[in-house]
Amino acid sequence: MSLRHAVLAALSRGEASGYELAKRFDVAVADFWSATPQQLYRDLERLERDGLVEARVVEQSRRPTKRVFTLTEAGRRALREFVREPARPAAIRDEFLVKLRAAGPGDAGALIVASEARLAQSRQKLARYERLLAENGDEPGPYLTLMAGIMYEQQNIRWTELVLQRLRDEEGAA
Amino acid sequence: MSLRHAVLAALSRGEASGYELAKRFDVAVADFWSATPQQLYRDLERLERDGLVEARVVEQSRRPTKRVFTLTEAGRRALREFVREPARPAAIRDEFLVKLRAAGPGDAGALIVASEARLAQSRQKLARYERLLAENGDEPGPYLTLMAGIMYEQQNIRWTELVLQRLRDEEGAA
DNA sequence: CCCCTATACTCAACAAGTTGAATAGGTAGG
DNA sequence: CCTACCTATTCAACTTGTTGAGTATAGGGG
Repeated sequence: MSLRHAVLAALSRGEASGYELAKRFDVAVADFWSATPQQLYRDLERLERDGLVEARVVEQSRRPTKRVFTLTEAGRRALREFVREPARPAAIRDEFLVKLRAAGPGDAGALIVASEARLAQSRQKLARYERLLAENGDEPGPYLTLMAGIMYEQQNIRWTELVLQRLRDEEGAA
Repeated sequence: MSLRHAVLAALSRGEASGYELAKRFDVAVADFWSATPQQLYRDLERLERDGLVEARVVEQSRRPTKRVFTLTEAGRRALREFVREPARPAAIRDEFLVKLRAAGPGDAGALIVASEARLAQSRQKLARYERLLAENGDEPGPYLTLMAGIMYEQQNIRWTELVLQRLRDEEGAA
């Protein structure tokens, strides 16, 4: 689908500059669609060229000037159309799973370290989603997507604990 | 990490042709790393050029000739090195979540259809993973990755049911 | 005054992934 | 025999995503 639709979706909740979007993508949306700032700026330019968003220059007194983007009517239409089209299946790219599959006898130690890091990360994410849910879980869109994040991380934590247990058994046996 | 490491991982469990890999990626590994046949053939060529895999031409009586790939020593070394490096965080790209976020009042109907399709797909995948687990869950690598798939789909089913419930409430209220 | 950090953005090069089409041998069914 | 499908692969063009560097404004601390 490309990032462009995700950007339109983000802008549908209110105007934002490229920099602000980069932060939002880093914190709120990152877990089901991530992007670097460069990619965002590039796609915003394309969206502007295609007339789906409009830019407005905002001079700030204590900060550099920024360009704030808003959806145009065409942008809103394109977004609505996108929502009604069937979604393509979710794609997951999880390097850790590839490593687990490829692991040999001597790799348990390294994988335990990696698992512990993964566990810590998942717990952090879970805590953040729970905080965000408490803050604005009354809106239906954010509620469901935050629940997706929460349930995903809970499952991920349980799975990683299972992996750790197995790896420790394996290491103990060796 | 690129597909190349996933290919090395797949070949570490035994030789395979590009076509066979394409099928494996479609059925077994697809859920944490997917690829089209074209990409596989291209990366196999690169791996061969870099000396990480070797090709052997196999003539078949009732089928077209194929090229079967095996890991070289250098390939095995590269794979071992890769396993011990820290994994980068998993990336998820889920169009459906973007659509949910961007949905407006009139979109419930389309999203219900999409949710039902997602549910059916998840149930199918879950059944397949459970079958595969019964078949070869005794090996530690496949066991853990299959469990990842199973737990992921179970959670996904629960979440999608939650979404459906909400969407139906919304539609009923309107 | 210099350095560090944060905001705000841009350019260029490259790697990875997707899409569409084409070739070519073999098998099975009507 | 013609069609359709499966195996097995290749080529080309394109879109997406990543990496690294660089520019500029402004604030605060030493």
